[in-house]
Amino acid sequence: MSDRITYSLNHLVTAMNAYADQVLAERWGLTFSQFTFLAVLEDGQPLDITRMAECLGVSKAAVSKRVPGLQAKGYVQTVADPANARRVLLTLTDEGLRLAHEAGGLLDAELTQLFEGRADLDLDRTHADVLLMLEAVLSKGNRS
Amino acid sequence: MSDRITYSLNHLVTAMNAYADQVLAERWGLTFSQFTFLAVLEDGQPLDITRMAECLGVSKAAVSKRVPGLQAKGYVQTVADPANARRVLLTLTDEGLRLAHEAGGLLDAELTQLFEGRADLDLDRTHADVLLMLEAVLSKGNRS
DNA sequence: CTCAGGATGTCAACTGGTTGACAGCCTGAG
DNA sequence: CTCAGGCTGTCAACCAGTTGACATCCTGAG
Repeated sequence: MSDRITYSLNHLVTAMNAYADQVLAERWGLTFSQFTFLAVLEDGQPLDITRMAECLGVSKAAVSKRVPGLQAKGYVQTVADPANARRVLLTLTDEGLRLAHEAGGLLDAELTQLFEGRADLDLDRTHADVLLMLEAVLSKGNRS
Repeated sequence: MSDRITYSLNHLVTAMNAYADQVLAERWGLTFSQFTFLAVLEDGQPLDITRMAECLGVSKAAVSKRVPGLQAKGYVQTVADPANARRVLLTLTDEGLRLAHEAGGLLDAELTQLFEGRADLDLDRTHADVLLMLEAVLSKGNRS
């Protein structure tokens, strides 16, 4: 197997997402993407469908289709925007907020625990590198 | 937006894959996942459906469904395994091999060009970090 | 006032994945 | 020899995205 950094990165995020998925599933019956939905909402509340889609990196239609499910689970509410009858504003219920907060905390804890005791790993440095790479890719992609 | 390293990583691979996708599309009308299929085959030829699925990190059914398309495009061939009538062996056609090689080269070139002149970025170091993280996640995930 | 055009959310059709069931082939314990 | 059980690939049904078309609402130039 070739060891392009592209592949390593893909493997890493796949593994991390799978791990998060597993933690969330066995403790709250939650999907990672469901959690992400709640977490994004937690620090952007309220968000309309369009901005939610941008934050999740997904189409508006996808968000639109997921809302009823999250609503049924009691995590998310929709409220009308008095200034625009077409706009749908999403907010967390108390339950959703509690869940997002709790699950977020657990995931953070799991993450730090995952890498602690690894003297050879400097997470902050790596994070900085990742951000630099991201910046490079985005700037290149946009200008062509 | 919270800046968990998880999110940064997800953004980075999304952006890199999108970039690769764009390069491949405009030059060969190829999808990134199609290219990956060919690239995996290139350095593992021949592979049966099951092993291909493992290499791609995807189900056997998914591979099974993609083969006819790649065959129709003339990139992939199926040959029978004389030792097992059920097994389907995948190989690249000459065209497929040429394409995998050429596209792989271009992508590598694009990648290095993308990050060259960035004195603040040490790709090898970052790659090593990524591999270490991957190892940590996998070992944790497996033993629980 | 008004209406052309931009936002906004939803729908239908499609795509590419997943799972579970299954049929065909192969192997080894007996 | 033989047959129970493990591989192997495929199928049907489903799931969560995407795109493009659309109806509705809002806004601003005239």
